[in-house]
Amino acid sequence: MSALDWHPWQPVPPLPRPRLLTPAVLAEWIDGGQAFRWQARPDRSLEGGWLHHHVRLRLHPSDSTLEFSAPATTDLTATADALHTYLAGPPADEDLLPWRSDPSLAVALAAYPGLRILRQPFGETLLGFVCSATKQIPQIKQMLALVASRHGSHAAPESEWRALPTWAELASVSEEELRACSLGFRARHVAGIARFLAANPGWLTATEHAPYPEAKARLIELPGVGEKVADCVLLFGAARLEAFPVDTWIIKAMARRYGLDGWRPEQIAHFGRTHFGAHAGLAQQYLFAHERALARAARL
DNA sequence: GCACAGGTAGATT
DNA sequence: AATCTACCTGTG
Repeated sequence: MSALDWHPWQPVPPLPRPRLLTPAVLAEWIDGGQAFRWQARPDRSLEGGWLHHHVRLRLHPSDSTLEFSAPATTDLTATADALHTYLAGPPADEDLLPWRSDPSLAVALAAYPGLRILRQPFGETLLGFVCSATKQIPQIKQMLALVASRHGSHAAPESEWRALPTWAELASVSEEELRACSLGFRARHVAGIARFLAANPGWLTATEHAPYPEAKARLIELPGVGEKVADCVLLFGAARLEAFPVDTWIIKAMARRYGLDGWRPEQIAHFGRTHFGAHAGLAQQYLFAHERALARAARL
């Protein structure tokens, strides 16, 4: 058996609120800016992973159900289990969003029907979004690919997949080496966080499980982590649907759709949490995806 | 050449 | 408390 062999396509274990996805929704969900370790393949499948898990995802050619595969040497049962956690995400529900009374939200929901929030590993999500500051998604992916290839460990001896380094592993990577991975000024932040976490065992896990306001306040103590990054980490890496990350796209979307011109990010975040409610993070992801799609369409 | 990119932090007003 | 600026690097 070659190390390049993959298992036959398998159905992904049933997810909550099943829907038929389109390729565009699948791509936006998996590779639209929540996670940075996925790559589109020529056959329209997506290849990527998290921690030591390396998988491919596709929609079944005829019935559009979600399928996965993994390298032939991996245990499919364990992978399916981890994949289910990763994809099922928090119990987000569009019907808890005010789309009936909010035409702008309704349009965004209709643009990517079935878009979900991932449940990524907390530590990896923190690393990814600390690296995301003022970078475009392809560049963030490139930075993290370099960090993984140079400083991450193999999933298995024969595997091509390199996990991102854990924070414990990053503690022994110099800022210089991180700069060599094109992190720029983010290298200082990553190195600083790694040092802090090495000196404070248990801090990250306690933060992951703290109530949202406390978890966010703790994350913001870290160098390179402000409101936006903290909310991304809590939304995509800790299933906190009340987190409402406000980035440049959301600032644009809220100005255009809700008349919030000139509002400061924190005011927009407050508006988002009160207007969209307990699942505001889900609304954010739809608005983000829709606003970017409109910008792409305008460039063509 | 230069503005801008899923921001943050420290200085200045 | 609001606004300004430096911070790396790749892309258009």
